[in-house]
Amino acid sequence: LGFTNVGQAIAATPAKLEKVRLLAEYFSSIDDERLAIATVYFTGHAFPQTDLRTLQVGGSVIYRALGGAAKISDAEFRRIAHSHGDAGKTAFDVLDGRTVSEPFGITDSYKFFEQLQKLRGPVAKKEALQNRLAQLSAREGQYVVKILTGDLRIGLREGLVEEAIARAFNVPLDEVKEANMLLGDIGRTAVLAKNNELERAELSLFRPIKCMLASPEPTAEAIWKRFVDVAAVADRGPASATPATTGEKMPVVYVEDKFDGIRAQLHASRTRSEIFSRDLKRITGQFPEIAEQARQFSEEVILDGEIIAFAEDRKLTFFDLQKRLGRKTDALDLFETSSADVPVIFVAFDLLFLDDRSLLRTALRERRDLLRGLKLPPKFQIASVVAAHSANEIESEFKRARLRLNEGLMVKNPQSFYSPGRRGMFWFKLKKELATLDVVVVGAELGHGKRNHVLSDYTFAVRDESSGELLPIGKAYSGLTDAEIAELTEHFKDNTLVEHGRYREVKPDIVLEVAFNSIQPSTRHSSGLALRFPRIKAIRR
DNA sequence: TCTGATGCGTC
DNA sequence: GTCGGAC
DNA sequence: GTCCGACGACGCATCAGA
Repeated sequence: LGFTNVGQAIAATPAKLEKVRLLAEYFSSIDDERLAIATVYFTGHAFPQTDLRTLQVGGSVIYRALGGAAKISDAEFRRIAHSHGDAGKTAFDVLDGRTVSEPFGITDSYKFFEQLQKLRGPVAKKEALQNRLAQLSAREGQYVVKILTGDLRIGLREGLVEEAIARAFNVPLDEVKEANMLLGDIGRTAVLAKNNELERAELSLFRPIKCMLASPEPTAEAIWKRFVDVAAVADRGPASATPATTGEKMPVVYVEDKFDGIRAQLHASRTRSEIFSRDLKRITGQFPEIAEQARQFSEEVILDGEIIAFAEDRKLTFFDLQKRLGRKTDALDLFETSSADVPVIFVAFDLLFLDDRSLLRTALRERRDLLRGLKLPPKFQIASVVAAHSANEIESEFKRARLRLNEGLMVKNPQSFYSPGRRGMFWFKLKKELATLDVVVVGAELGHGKRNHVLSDYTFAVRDESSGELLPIGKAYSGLTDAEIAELTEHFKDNTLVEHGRYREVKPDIVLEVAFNSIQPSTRHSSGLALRFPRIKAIRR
């Protein structure tokens, strides 16, 4: 009961500080076991981040279970669901007054999620969920659904949960963030904070940490300006997060190609190796040949890098690499069929751990030197790095990176430490759109959550020159302001051809300029093509 | 036995 | 991945 | 500056039902 009440109170206020205060109050009122569960729930997950278990319960199973639990007709259910396109709200409306509520604590809920995870097949999962929902209050059912979908929609996620932990147990926020980065488990972090043991979280081999992220910038000039500004601040006083730059008049930046693969963190000793993905999932089994060779390192290492598709000195595309993602077949099978497989290599660009020594608080310049000193097994490469001294040099490196068929550039401060999980001002990425395309909107759909009552999701098409037909090529809303969405909503309501539930075909008279990074074959759109990373640049009038 | 729908995780 | 909005 | 939410594309695994 406590959990849902706190959730409702948090949802009711837009003020972040107030949300944090409410959450902190709740955290300090519960025991360790409940604390570990509740903190994870408030990040929108049933299980901790490093946990490999998945529930396999999505919208379809949830909606069928809700309908069954409330014993209402399909038509009535559809009417409620269509009225707000938000699974949590739908759950509340559907269950309200139609269930027999029995006591259900937060530890019961965790046991329930564990049972749900163990069941095989959507039919069994739907049955179990339906039976459970029938015994909950509508509010409890709503929060079970919110956690199952991963969408709390209370304006709070991991960042504010960290703040609440710091506040509840009167420990520095930085220490909480750091412990969470090292553990990848907000629940354990909270318990350590409560018991004043945050220092027990430390970097160690085979425990993945969050990776450092880069902030996007549109131009080389914008990136250069960032570094000039940082250097100016560092000259004036003692630097806080980075070592001082005294004696360097001209800022120097490190520039690397940005590879189009998947981010990977490799942990290796001579007896064991593991590969983790960007969100800390173990993906060793998907790249057994990399993992096997990693045991040839003569030191214990944690490498940060990118796994890319690569054959015969020729870089393949992300599209090729995707064929190897998401596989579950065991290592043996993969070797047997490897002739048909997409070959990959590990491109290392950072070194985080070397023979028992954490390098997180070592400057990038030195980490790079140590990385260069490693003897690499085959299928491993080191991303080459060059120093740049101006926006122009960054720009010309960008052009060279594109000639090498890479996505763009990473630009890094050589003095910076490695800050896990941060998208700070030390790493920047430079990518540019491939081109823009003028497309015409042929369909519009109601959004979710706060975009519930606006037509925020547009299907757009291009004209087939030979047949004259309009063929869909993608969807997008990203790039429009709320005001523009409101305006287009009005227009499309007045120009609807046919309604199909939340989706409607509209008169093809709005032309959008859509930017994208690449174009690829597709079976999802009848044009046979799709855009990668589509976003709306402008409304043509 | 095959196929389409669904869920998940990568960008 | 992208982007806009709120604090 | 940072966080959050609302969205795009793909391929693979799994399972229900044709």
